Amino acid sequence: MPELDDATRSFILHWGEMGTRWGINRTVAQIHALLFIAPEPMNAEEISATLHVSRSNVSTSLRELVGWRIVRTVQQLGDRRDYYEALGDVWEMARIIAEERKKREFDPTVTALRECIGTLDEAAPGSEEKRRKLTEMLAFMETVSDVYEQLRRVPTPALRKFAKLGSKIPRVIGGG
Amino acid sequence: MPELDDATRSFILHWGEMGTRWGINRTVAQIHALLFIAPEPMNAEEISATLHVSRSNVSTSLRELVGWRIVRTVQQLGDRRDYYEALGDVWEMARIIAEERKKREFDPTVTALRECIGTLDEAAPGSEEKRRKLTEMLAFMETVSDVYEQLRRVPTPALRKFAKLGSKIPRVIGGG
DNA sequence: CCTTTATTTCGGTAATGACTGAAACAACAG
DNA sequence: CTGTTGTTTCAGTCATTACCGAAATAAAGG
Repeated sequence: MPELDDATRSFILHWGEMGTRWGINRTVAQIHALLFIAPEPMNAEEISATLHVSRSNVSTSLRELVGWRIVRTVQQLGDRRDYYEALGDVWEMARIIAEERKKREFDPTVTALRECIGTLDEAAPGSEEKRRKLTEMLAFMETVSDVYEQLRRVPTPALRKFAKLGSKIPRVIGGG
Repeated sequence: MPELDDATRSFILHWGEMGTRWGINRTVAQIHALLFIAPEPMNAEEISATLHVSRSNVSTSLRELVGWRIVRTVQQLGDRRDYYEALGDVWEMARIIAEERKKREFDPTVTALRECIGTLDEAAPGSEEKRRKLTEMLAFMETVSDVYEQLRRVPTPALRKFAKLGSKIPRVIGGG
């Protein structure tokens, strides 16, 4: 797939852009988009040629995507090169991304926050107020963490159904 | 508040770090942390002195925070400088951040995706498969968008209650 | 082994984004 | 109007991050 049609190129470009805004390297996001849309698994060389990105950059980016578990390697019979394919199921993909981001970026902050509160100097003036604020923030983040943990247990089909409830959602949530 | 105690400094630093990982400028996040923890509203000069960041940088960052509606200006009697304070309610804060991020980063991608699908060349080989994949992605993002829209309507106290359900959450979600 | 083919690592470079200080601007007081 | 105080804009600099190509490494096959 050395040549891309307009729609595909546009998708890859936009996906890359969205990536950067969410703190994800542009090239990494573009490669993911390419693999997602590609009809067949691709090897590094093909990706490099298609996106006009250096071979080494592709290597690093693929390693990252594999680390995130949204891209995996597959083998082709009679070819010892690695081929890469993106997770096809978008729900599964979202699950994994949420999982990874939480683990890498959310949890460490919660830990840090807890530590901050621990080292608060009681003697300092206004420390009461500070403790209150930090504790509130921590409580919020822990709550979010808990809710996430529960949602994680719900299988995708059930989530789908829930999502389809539309305007009934507030009632389900609110009504217990 | 020219001098910061250890816990506060640590909080500000960590908050800034978390910001960068989520695609938010480090200084912007640090200023937000400072204002969040500060017992009183602060003016730009004070922020500049406390964080050792240039006056102009503070100005730009504050403008951004105000644009996100998680910081607002307040006036001090007999002082024509602007004072800034962060939203104190963490739930409200989360709401607003979600709202803004969706508007700025999620919605445009949905729009782009829709456009991509529109410009897909039917004649091209394998376009069927591409359309299927892009449409699936679009459907997913629209679903997420819809769910968000519904959750937005649920008042914070109800959300709090829901969050407290703990392990009952899967049943509430799943059981309709 | 040696050769071929694929991948990764790494030092240097380019591009991007953040930051600063100076200058322009705005608002007010006298 | 003029001086003072506060804010914003902007051009240039600095720091960070992404990226490349070359060299090193790894994994076969002959």
